[in-house]
Amino acid sequence: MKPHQTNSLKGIAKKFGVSVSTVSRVLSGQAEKYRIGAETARTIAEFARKENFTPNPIAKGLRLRRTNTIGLVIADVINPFFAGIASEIANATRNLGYSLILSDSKGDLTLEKQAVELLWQRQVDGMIVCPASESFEHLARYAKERRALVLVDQVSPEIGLPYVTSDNFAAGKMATAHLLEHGHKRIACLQGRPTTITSRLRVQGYAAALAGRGIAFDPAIVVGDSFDEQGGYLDTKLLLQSGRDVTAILALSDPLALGALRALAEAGRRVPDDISIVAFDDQPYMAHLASPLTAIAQASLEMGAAAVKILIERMRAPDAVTTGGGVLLPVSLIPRKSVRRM
Amino acid sequence: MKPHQTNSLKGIAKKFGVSVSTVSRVLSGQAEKYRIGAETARTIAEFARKENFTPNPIAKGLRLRRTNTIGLVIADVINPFFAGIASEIANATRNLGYSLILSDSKGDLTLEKQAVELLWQRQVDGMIVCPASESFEHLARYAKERRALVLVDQVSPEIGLPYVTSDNFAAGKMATAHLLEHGHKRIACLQGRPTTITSRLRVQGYAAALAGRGIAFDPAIVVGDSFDEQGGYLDTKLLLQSGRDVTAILALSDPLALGALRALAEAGRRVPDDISIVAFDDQPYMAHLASPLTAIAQASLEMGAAAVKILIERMRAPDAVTTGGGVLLPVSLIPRKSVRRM
DNA sequence: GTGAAAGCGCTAACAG
DNA sequence: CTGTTAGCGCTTTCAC
Repeated sequence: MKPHQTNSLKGIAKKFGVSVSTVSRVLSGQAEKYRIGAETARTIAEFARKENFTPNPIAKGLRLRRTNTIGLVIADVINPFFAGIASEIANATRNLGYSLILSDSKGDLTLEKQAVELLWQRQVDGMIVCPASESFEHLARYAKERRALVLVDQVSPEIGLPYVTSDNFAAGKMATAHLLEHGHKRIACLQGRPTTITSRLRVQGYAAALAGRGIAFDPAIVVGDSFDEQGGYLDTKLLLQSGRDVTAILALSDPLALGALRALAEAGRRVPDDISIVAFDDQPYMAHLASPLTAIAQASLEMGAAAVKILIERMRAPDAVTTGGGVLLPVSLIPRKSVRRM
Repeated sequence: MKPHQTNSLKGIAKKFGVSVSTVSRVLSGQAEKYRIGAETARTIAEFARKENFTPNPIAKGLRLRRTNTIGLVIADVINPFFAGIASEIANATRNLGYSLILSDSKGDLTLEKQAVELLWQRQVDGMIVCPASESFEHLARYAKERRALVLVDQVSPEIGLPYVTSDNFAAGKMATAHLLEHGHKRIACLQGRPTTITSRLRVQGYAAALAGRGIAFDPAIVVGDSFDEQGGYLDTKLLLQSGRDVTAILALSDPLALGALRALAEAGRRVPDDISIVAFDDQPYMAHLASPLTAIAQASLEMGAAAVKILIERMRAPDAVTTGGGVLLPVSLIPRKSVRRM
């Protein structure tokens, strides 16, 4: 006598001499709703637990048009800031019973578009994306289609999609104000990629802080076009060679700050004695640097958590009006030893 | 006149007055195999491209029992080492046309088991896991079932599953030898979680290097039970207070090294003047620390790449004998300024 | 060269 | 209280 296959509802149904629907009902917790015999229900439920059986999610997804799956498109998982977001999103979604399909866009718009397309094709129930650039047009249509989609970090309030990001304007302003309060007047800014919203807003904050003190914005000392260490190194070197008399540097990313530190060291300039630094994206190691860096901390974990929260709301209320409202997370300045009082 | 639905084979078939099978054949590149009319084929293919149509992967998965999906269970994405692995795996799988389902086990065995279970249930075609601990029993059964599964980082050659990891024994030995060559004799080891294979092997390497010089292994200076910063801080503090006369510390993770640095700074001990350090897991910031840290670098990207390569092979040859062979990646020592010659 | 039909595993409307 | 049935969207065998 051959044992029944028990890897499907059908198999189990056969084994217990009931119909597929009965098994389906029991396993989806609808036993009492359909008033299935207590005995039958118990037997089946127990068996399923023992055998670790769960209805095939693929078949379920096909039937229900709901896959219990969430997509995440992230710019660069290897970057600690994004890793934090991803980590939190992974944990939050897991706790809610969703699986997470991850796609790393490498900060490339084309890859990002493809990833988003592919994820919808895969029928994810919802999606979180950390856009790579200022282009949101390819995402805007999903606002109209009322898809559950939330944007993180690089966002635009205008396209009608819910979002969560840091208050980048306030961050730029706060960092600059801190420098200003310490008597600095010539503050260079390593801006990262200027075609990103975050960079743009932080630079605006920087300009606003300057303006508040009646200091002219000097484009010659707002430099750079990438967020990486090499960029920070090169641009700082150039800055130094140009002979511009800056007394402080505001670095819009931590690799940028590291690069600046390298260029400074090579030039024999000490921090904070010769030059002060405020860096973006506080990292665990910053306290341990030769000159512990004063930094702006973003709440990356909260960012992930908030994104999931909003996404879930949207998924639960598919027909609610997509207000497109967003969350602006506060940032904080962690004072350490890289800013000298002039 | 209402437009045809074109989001399924059926819709397209209707639109062009052909059968579903014809459309399916065209879109799966089997047009010529079935000798479908060149004209028909072209029209359909073109339309699909224009409309960006792709056969529903869920339905396809159900039918084909193949989801074009790979699972990744990682211990902790927020850790740069794992982030590197994950990043590379994400890129490699994407390039091969697979989607990646990510699960973060937080280094917890129970979560890891659940994640693995869930992923198989979700019918992933293959899976990569970075085990959280020394327990591999729950994975061993998949070796017998001939599933496409490869282990990364914490691995065991014995369970018959293919794996890729660093040569942790050599790494521990190399780091210790470096210290020994600089005249150190009392070398403490911050071992991280001793119940992990990586820790165990590195400590064995450490012991072997010591033995090679005829130095006794002193369990009193091999301490710790976690890989994080706090652990490094506390254990270093204890070590210092215990009055054991160590001249060097081997830290088996970078947070551990950072913690040690903090404890050392508090105690007014300078690196490398008063005490030398070699750290595991070279990180970009290490060169910029007050005392740039000499470190052991693991090839985390290569690790991810190798894992994908092996996985793909296994997936392509489902009936090949699972040799369970593995890849042992070499590590390298990056000398900087944290080791003093005695 | 093309179509009809079965079936992957599941849920839910409908029928008792 | 339980079963029968249709159908989610797809691929593939078989038939013509």
